[in-house]
Amino acid sequence: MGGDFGSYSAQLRKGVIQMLVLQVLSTEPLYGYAIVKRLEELGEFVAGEGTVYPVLRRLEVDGLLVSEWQQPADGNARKYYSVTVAGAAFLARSLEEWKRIDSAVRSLEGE
Amino acid sequence: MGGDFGSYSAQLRKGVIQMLVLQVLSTEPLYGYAIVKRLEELGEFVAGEGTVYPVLRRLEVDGLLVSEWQQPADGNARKYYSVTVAGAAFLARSLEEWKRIDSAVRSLEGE
DNA sequence: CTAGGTACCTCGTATTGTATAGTACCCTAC
DNA sequence: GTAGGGTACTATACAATACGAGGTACCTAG
Repeated sequence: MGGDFGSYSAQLRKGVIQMLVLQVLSTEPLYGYAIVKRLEELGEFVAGEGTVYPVLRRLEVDGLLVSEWQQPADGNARKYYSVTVAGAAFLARSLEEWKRIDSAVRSLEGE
Repeated sequence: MGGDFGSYSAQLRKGVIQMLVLQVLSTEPLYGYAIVKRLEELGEFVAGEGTVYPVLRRLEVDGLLVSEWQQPADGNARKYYSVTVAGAAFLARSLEEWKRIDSAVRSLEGE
């Protein structure tokens, strides 16, 4: 490592991407490509396709998301994802855990 | 996974432990065992010896910490760790990154 | 017909958290 | 004097994830 902050930043994001994807989808169902674009707009928080698509698959396998193919009049077929009841519960627990960790981090600041 | 929140929680902590260790040490030099105890008191944020010692080693290899053996009058030898200049800079960048991610997480909440 | 945007998927690699087990020292109590 | 518990560090093996890079296919604009 040394000056390579990028690889550390990746570690800091572990698990967060899943939470963000669930959060984005809890507002409205979206398809993978749109989620990637959405996350890109979300501050400097970037998560490419190579990150998002595997996450979507895992979340679906775990029963936290369900997917549905839709064919628009023109353009490529889109796979829309929606949050399940289990997914919503999981998101709530994740946010609690996140805040707990955050309070631990901030409690040490400027000590 | 499924109901196994523990393994997810572990992912959410990736990278955070390093940041917390650096934060704790930026106040005063401490030895490994004391750091473990300190983190245990820090809310419900638990990181056992099996987690902390490898982290200390990695941080030292990366030049973010330096260690020094000290032999107390009674008891076991203790390895004290201090934050280097590079470590302090690294900690600062980590905190920035942490806050950036946190703002992304919170900005989506209750949308 | 070529370029570029849309939309999806997969593979390989590197990094890290954690349990488990092992070593060794000291002190107290019985 | 010895059994137990607390202190203190180390090594090994495993599972999970982020990300880049590469691949397929469709549509529109010039």
